[in-house]
Amino acid sequence: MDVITDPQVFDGGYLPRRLEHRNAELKTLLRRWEAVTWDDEAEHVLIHGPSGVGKTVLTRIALRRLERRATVDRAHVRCLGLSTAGVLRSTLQGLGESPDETTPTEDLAVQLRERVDRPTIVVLDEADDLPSTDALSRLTEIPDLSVAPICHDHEEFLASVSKHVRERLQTGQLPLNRYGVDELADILDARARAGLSGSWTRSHLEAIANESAGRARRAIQSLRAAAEISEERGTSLPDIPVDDAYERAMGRVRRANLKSLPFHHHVLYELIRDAGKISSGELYDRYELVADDVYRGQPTPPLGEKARRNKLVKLDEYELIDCAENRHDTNVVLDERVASDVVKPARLLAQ
DNA sequence: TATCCACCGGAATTTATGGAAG
DNA sequence: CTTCCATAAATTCCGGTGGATA
Repeated sequence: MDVITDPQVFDGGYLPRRLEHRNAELKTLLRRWEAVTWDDEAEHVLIHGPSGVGKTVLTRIALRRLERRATVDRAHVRCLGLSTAGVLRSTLQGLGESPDETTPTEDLAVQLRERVDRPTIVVLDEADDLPSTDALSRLTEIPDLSVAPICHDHEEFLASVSKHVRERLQTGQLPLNRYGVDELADILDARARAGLSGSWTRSHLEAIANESAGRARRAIQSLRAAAEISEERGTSLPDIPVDDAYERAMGRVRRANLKSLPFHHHVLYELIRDAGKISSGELYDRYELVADDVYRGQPTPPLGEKARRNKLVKLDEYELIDCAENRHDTNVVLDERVASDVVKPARLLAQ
């Protein structure tokens, strides 16, 4: 029998009907934004907190609420890896325009200014690197446009942003903290009711919650993994070890992360995975050794040393490796069971 | 504990790529 | 088709860093 009756409930984009244990935050956010429903400008908001505590969902639910009252012009932009032009372009796309790949930054800013003819909310998700671009300056100087950057470390964020932007953002901060075990268990209970059949117990949900370090995303993915394991083994859900579920959930995230990366990252990842742990110098040598073979027939040539270092940082961000901090440190694979399906490990080993 | 030096990471520069215009 | 001009990605350059070595 299917334990999972509605897989959508465990998708990243799933929006629960109601948001558990975030009432105060939701209220605050709605108050900052609600002016748009009577055609006034919304306030800027800086949303911050650890990953997986509901920052993105909060903005989505708040916007959904506002849209029930009035038509709202808004965009949700995933900023990770985007340049100034990239952010402006994505914002325009979110507002229904379609600027092409090579329109100059200046032109994009002008287009955006023309497009924003009434109060507009722009959520800037994954905004941690945004201060290194001047997208925030460009956006905040547009009349009627309110930004809502979402980041992890607000102090670091505000410190590296221009004075003009800082003045606008620091009064409107909205922190989200980790959930308590009880609160997480409530969240899991709601998901279980919506997406699972069969039985689960409060104590089982609490056990999963306890492993999740206060992060709802982890907890939810662990619950989903537990349900899958339960289907495969034919064991009832509460009998699935929490460790197994957590392992599987992490593995899935890592595999998805790796899959989303280009060829170069796969080559480096497989070299590190093959070694388990490896110094930067050794990694450099091995790459040189296999590069000609591995890249034969590839559209892109092997990378130089600096570019490789940048790829390692990305692999680190994606929780696939621990990247070396200095020249005596080592690069370590985090889960050697997570393999690339693009680069064959055997080809790397055959010198 | 002083010196060494391979490697890190930011900045400047070059190369690749793709629409737009002639 | 060629030229132009934009971004994005890669390379080059270089000062700083911190564990290793004596």
